[in-house]
Amino acid sequence: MQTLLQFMHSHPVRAGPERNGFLGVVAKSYKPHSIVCHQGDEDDRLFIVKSGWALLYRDLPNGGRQIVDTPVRGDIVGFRFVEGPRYASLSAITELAVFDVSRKELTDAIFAGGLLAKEIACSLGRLNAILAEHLANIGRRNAMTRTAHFFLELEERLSIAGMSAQGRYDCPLTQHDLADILGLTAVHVNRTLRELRADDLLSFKAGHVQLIDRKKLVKMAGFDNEYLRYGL
Amino acid sequence: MQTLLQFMHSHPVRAGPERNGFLGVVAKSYKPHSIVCHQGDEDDRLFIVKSGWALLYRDLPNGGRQIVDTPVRGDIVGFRFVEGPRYASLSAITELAVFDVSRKELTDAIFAGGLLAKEIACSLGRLNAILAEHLANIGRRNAMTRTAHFFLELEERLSIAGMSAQGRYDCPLTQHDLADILGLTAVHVNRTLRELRADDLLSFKAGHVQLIDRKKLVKMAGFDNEYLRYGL
DNA sequence: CGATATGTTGAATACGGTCAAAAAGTGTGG
DNA sequence: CCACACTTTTTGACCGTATTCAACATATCG
Repeated sequence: MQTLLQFMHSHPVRAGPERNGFLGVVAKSYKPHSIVCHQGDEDDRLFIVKSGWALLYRDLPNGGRQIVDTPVRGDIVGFRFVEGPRYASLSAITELAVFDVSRKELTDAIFAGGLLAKEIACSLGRLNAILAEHLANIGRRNAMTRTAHFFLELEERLSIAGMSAQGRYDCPLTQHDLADILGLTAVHVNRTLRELRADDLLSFKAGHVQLIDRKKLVKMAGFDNEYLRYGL
Repeated sequence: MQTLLQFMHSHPVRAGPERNGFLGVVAKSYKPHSIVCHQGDEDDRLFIVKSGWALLYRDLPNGGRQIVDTPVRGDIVGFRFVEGPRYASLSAITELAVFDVSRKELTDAIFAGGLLAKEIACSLGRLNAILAEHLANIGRRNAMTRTAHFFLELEERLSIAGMSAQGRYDCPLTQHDLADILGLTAVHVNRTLRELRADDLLSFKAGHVQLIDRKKLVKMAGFDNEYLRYGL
């Protein structure tokens, strides 16, 4: 499913700053805690994640922040079809490697069809489903089940990217990040994590997640991984 | 932007039940309060809304429901790239006219490229942005501003479809529907609407919305319509 | 007209937020 | 290696928004 990355790798890409070759792609790398692009920018680029952790988020006028997605290896970030100000910001949490793609050239490539058009459409459909499930999560689950659902989704996505095994994976998010993902406060996230740990369901300590009782978690969160594979 | 509909109209479509001609498209019509397709179905179709109101929603194991989108004229509903069980249900609120499209034939058409591939990618990108903004809305706004934001978004989308003018439009949603859109309870939606009316901000009565003080609404909700035109 | 869905209101409750302070962890430079 | 600054985590007390439960009013529709 993450053939988008394979596709990129199988085409000529220049590592330097010159924007030429296939799709005007440039391989780039960002330092931890740096901002890749900012909401409102008009740079007309988009990204495909090669490795590392990133946050796609939206800053709200009232000072709040909503994290929209935590893209993983192979995910396309910031796709749009037309020129215009960027809707969301992307920040690197860890060292982050991406393909930096020209929006215009990519949309032209979609017009040309072929495997690339397929991969893009597939990714976009999948992202739609993920965002829809996030909506259901925030809108209709309480703090416990909401948090559980998030870590289950994360495990599934990381597994596909080969970054999780036996219900264990590294996760460099802070509790504050988590709060902005889940629509809670950092304080309440802390209490919720404590409770999940106390109930022997999952532990999140020092950047490491362990799903202790995956079965119970799946049941209480009503987690159904199908949306991650398909689309709306 | 809603050239997808124009595109469909400019190609041969049969009105009868036979699935043939361009993309295997069939024009269909649904009665008010009927269910167009149900979460879990494996029918491998998708829809493009021609007219009428519909709800795209997800039923949760705990009995809850989260409405993911209220598609309007020209919107594509239920897109996915691969076969598999449907993620969400679609129900008609009013009489609903749609193009019923074969998923397989549509994805093949994307492979072929051209204007259609562009329109699909554009629609998907736009839906991504809409869902992301819904996330921010539910996750980081209180009942008042959340409700205000929804009605502002709806006005904007209906305007584009020519179904709203001077801050007035018809909206057949019940307060219960509204609750499932906004991640609130019907009771609280009722109180919130009362307050919005009392403050001379907006009124929602008998299926009719009036944005009384649009300027104030935009300010308090931090509404920025740009996401509706572009993508993430 | 009666049945059912939708809207409205009140009172009590609970879940998560706010404020504040301290503890633990992390990184930097002297 | 330690001192210092800063971020992140943790906990307590209190508060407020939204939920729950229940009753009644009002539309809507066959």
